[in-house]
Amino acid sequence: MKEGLVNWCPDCMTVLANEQVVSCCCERCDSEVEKKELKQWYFKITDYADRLVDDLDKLPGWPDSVKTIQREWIGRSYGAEARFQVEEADWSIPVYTTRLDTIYGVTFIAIAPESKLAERLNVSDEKRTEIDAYKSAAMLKNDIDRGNDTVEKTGVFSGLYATNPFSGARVPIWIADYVLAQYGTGAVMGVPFNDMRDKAFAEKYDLPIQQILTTADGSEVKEGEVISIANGVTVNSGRFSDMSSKEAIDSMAAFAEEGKFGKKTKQFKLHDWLISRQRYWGTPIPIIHCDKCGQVPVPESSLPIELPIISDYLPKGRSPLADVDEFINVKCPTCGGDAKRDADTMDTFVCSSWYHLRYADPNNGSAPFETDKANSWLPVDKYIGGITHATGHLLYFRFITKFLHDLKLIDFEEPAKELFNHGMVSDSSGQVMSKSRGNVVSPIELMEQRGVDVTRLAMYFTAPSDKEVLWSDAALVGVEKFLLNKVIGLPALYDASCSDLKSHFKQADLSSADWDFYTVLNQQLKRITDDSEKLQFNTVIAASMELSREIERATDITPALRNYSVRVLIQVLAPLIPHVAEEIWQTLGFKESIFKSQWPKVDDSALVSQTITMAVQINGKVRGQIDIAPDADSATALSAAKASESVVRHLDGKTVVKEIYIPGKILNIVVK
RNA sequence: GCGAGAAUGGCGGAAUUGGUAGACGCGCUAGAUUUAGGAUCUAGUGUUUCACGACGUGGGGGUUCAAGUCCCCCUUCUCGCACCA
Repeated sequence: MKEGLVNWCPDCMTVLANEQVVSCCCERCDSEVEKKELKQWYFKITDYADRLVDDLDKLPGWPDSVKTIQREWIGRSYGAEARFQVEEADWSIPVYTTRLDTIYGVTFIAIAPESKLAERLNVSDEKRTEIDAYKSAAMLKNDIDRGNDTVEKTGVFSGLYATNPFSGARVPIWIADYVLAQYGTGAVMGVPFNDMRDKAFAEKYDLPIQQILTTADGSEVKEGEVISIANGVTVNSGRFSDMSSKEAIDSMAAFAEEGKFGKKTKQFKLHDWLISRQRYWGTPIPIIHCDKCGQVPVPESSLPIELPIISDYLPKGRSPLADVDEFINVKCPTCGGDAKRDADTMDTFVCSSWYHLRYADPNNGSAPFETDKANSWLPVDKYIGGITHATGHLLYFRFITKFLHDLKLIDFEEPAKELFNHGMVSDSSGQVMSKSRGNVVSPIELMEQRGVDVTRLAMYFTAPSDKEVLWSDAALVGVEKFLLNKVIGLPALYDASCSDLKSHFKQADLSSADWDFYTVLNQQLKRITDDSEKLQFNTVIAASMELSREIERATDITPALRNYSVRVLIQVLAPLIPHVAEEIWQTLGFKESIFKSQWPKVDDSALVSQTITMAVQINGKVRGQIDIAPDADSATALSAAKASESVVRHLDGKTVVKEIYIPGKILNIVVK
C-alpha cells in the first residue's frame, strides 16, 4: 500500500490503473481522468519488468505487434544516474540520463513540480509561494496539454544552484512541468545542445547552450538535434573529450561510481499496478485494518471472502462495501479487538489473470486449483482475444503467471503459447461492439431472428478473423442460402443403403472420373484443414461452398465415395455450424455426436490432378491455354501450345528467343 | 513526432515458393419456373473497344521471361505510444 498521485475517474468514481487510462480518459466511460493523492494498494509488477520484456523473446506464437506494444509500454531504457550537489545544502539532486556523455553540456537542472525534490529545496518564502502556484497550475492541466511538445515550455527559477559533479560548473535549479515526476528521479539535467526540449526551455529563459558533441561521420551538427550514441564524439568535455559517445558513457560511469556521485542504472516506463477500486463488483481486498496491529491479512482459513449481497451498487466516491456495517466490522485476527475490513475491491483484471487455472480444477473446495492439474492442462495452447488488451489484461496475465510460478504453484512461466488477435465487430453505425460499451446487441437480435448457426457463419464469412468486421445484414444472405439450400439438403445426396464407410480410396479401384472427384475432394479438404488451423474461416466457408457444388454435380460416382464426401463436408462445417451439423449427422444415421468423430484425413496421394489447365504466355502475356499433365515435358507442352490458334497468331513472323517452361505452372515463349 | 499495419471490381473479400488477378459471397443483367410476388435454377458480370486488342491490384520508379507478391521513393487511412530525458 502506498500513497501517491493516482488516476481518478470522476464519473465511475473510482481510481484506475495506468493501463485503463486512454489518452487521458477513462477507458470505460471516456470521462477525463483527474489526479488525486490517495493511499491505495498496488501489485509490484515493476519487479517483473525485466522478465516481462525478456521473456517476450520466448513467445514465437505471439504476434509481433503485441510484443512490440508491450515492449514499448514497459519501456526499459539503460542509462545512468548522476548527483548534482545543491549549493549550501547537505543533499544532492539525482538525475537520470541515457546520455551521460553529454553531461559537460548541462546548463540547468529541471525538477518536476510534483516531485518530492521540489519540496525539499530550501527556497525563500517568496519563491515558495511562486513555486506552489506553479505546481497547482501544472496539476490542473491534463497530461495531453502538458505532454504536447508543441506547447511552450514553462518553468520557475528556484533561486538555487547545484554543482555539476564532472565539470564543477554552477548550474541553476529550475522547476519545470515538462519534467515528469513519475519517471526516473523526477529531475533532469538540461543539455540544450543535444535535446530539443532542453533547447526550447533554454531559449525561452535565456540559458546558455554549450556544445559537447560532434559527429563521427562528419554530418552537420545542429543545436538541439540529438546526435546518436553511435555517431557521437565528445568535445569540450574535460578529460573525457575526444571519445566516442559509447566510450565516454562507459568511462564517465566508472568515474562517477568511483567518486560515489553516480552509476549506471536502468529505467522503466511501467509503473506498479494500482489494484484498489471503489467498486462493488470485484474481489474484496483480504486485509483487515486494526488500530493496534495495523494491516493484518485475512487468515487463509477464512478465504475466499465473499461479497455481501447488497441492493445499492452505485458509486459514491468510496466503495459501496464501506457502508455495509456487518461486512466491514470484524475482529482483528491477531488481537481479537474491533477492526475493519478494507472496503475496496480489486481491479477485475486481477481475476482475469488467473481464472483459466480454475478451469483445470473447477470443483476444488479447498484451494483455487491443484498444482498437478494446472500443470497438466496448461499453459493455454491458443489464446484468442482482441489486441485492445495488449497493455492491459495480456500484461497482467503474464505477470500473475510468473508470480504464481515463483510461488511454485505452477511450473510454467507464460500463460499462453499462442496468441491470436481477432478483429473487432462494429455495428452498422461503425461503433465497435464491446462488453464494456454494452452495445453488443445486434448479434443477439440476429440470432433470435435467423438462428445462431447462420449468424456464426455470416460473421466468419464476412472477413478473415483477424480483421475488423463492419456488420451488415447483407452478409447474411449468401450464407443463409448456403445453409438452407445446400447444407440442409446434404442427407438427400447421401445413400443410406450403402453401408461402406470407407474414407480412403485407391486410384486402381476407381474410374478415372471418380479419381478426379476424389482428387478435388482431397484438394479442398487440404485447403479447409490448413485454413481452419489458421482460423481463416472465410476461405474455409468458400471452399466448403465449392465442395458442396462438386458433390451436387457428381451424380454418377460410386456411392461409397459420394457418401464419404458428404460426411467430410458436414464434419468440416461442424465447428462453424454446430447445431445444424449435429442434426444432419444424426439424420445420416450416426448415433454418436459428430464432435466425437475424427477430423477427416487428407489423402496425400490424391492431391495432384491428372490434368491441369496451364496458361501459355507470349512475352509474358497470356495468349492461350492448354490442358496438360502437371508433369508433362516441355516438348509436349510446346506442341500442345502450338495447337492453339491465338498462340500461333502471336508467334507468326516472330523469332523465338527463349522458352520458359515450369511444369505445373507456366509456359512462356519469348519472341522478337 | 516515434513505432506497427493496411490500400485489389459497385460492395465484403480470394490469390503456397513471383507463374492465367478478381476464388467464394453480395449486388446487378438476362433467361427458366411460378396465376403473381417471394423462393429456386441456368448463364453472364474489372474497365474500354463493333472486333483484334489495349489497359487494370493507392501513385511514381526499378529488378525479372514473368510482379498484387521482391527493392527504392511518395500519398492516404487505421492502430499503438506520445516531453520517458
